Amino acid sequence: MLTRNMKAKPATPEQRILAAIRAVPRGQAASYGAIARRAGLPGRARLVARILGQNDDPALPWHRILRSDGRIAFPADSPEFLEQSQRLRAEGVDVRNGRVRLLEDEATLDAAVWGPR
DNA sequence: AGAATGACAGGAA
DNA sequence: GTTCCTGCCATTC
Repeated sequence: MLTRNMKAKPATPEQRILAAIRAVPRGQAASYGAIARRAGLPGRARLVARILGQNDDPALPWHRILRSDGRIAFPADSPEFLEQSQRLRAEGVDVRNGRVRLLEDEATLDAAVWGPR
């Protein structure tokens, strides 16, 4: 009911990014750039990275976010790298050489974020 | 205010 | 298919 205050945008950029991340279906992966884009913040891929780094919510599927080339963003020798590949495999994602197959069909992620039509 | 840094992206070599 | 280099954004020195 549009009382006072029509800010109509209760979600801060951070909120929208977190929402976009949570919207990535289990067993699938998306790039930082794709998340930023889906959150309505094109060009803010690095912001997505920053948010993830500060995030403390254990329920956030951070492991589903990778670089645009499908490569895990952590150094191959870091514990985080291992953790991420392990989590991805646990969801049935084929992790070959620190790299996965991300969604080629952006519409799928769109649907997950904006809702199926 | 200028320089350096980082869970990035995209095009060139 | 890979590696390198440049561009971008936001934050911290």
